[in-house]
Amino acid sequence: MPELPEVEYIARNLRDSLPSLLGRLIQKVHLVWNGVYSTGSDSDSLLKLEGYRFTSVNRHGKYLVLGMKPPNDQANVERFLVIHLRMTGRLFLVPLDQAFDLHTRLTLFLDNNVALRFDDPRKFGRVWLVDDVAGFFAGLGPDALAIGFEEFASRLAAFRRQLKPLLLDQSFLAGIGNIYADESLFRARLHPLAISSDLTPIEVRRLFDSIKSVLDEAVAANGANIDGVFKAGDFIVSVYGRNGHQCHVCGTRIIKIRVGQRGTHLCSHCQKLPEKRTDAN
DNA sequence: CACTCTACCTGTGCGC
DNA sequence: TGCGCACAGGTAGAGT
Repeated sequence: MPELPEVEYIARNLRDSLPSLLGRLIQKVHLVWNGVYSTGSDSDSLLKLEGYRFTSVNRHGKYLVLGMKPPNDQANVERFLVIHLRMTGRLFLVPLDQAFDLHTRLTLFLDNNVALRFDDPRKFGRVWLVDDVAGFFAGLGPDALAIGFEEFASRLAAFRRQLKPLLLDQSFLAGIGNIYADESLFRARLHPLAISSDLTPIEVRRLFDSIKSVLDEAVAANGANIDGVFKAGDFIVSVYGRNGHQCHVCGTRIIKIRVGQRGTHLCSHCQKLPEKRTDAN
């Protein structure tokens, strides 16, 4: 379940590890499953990318943004392959002889004897061909790693919404999924059903700091390690998927509830709903 | 505006 | 062993 830290790891891997995607020439595009390609991007066809060369690898929220330039590029125009892995997508470079697998949806044959493979058993992941990146991401909130405290606080106060669905809302903040929403709220000692505009300044600060530290640690660990279910990197979760186990802070059993149709894990002792302040004190 | 429901998918793991 | 089924969840879009 790639969220911001896992996607960041993939981006760094494609950019900084060997072999790197940077500089590679697209020699042939093999669209194995048509559904992976989202029309509605301002483009004609993925198949016309032959001859393009990869020039940049970036991430915005959970989206990977691969920059490319066409052959004989006199106008110095960069176009972008935007990829969302959703639940089960994987994106990685392989030797040419490993260009396909059972769940491969798209393969780009490159020079230097490598191929870029997009695998996705569940077929949720999507690829767009985009010219105007800023326009494409116009509806997306600020990246969760990039946002500063002042902007976070003012955006949070602008909504009267439950914290959990708000954190998952990519137009509010881009990059947080179900795992890191639960982990951030646990670290901030805030209940998933607490209302955003009701938080005290101290609680807002605690939520901001918790999101930042959870994501920073997860990025440093190359993603989450969820016992027996999901293994990307080495970040150990505190509550996600740990219902029935003891909270490592207070020993209370972690529970799982549903919030906005989502499995939500919390420690009911550490994360209390604020009491209604109807009377003095 | 805030929330809920449904659709999209298939591998996994449970109960019987 | 094998069958059926609920479940996992990011996002879009429709409905309340």
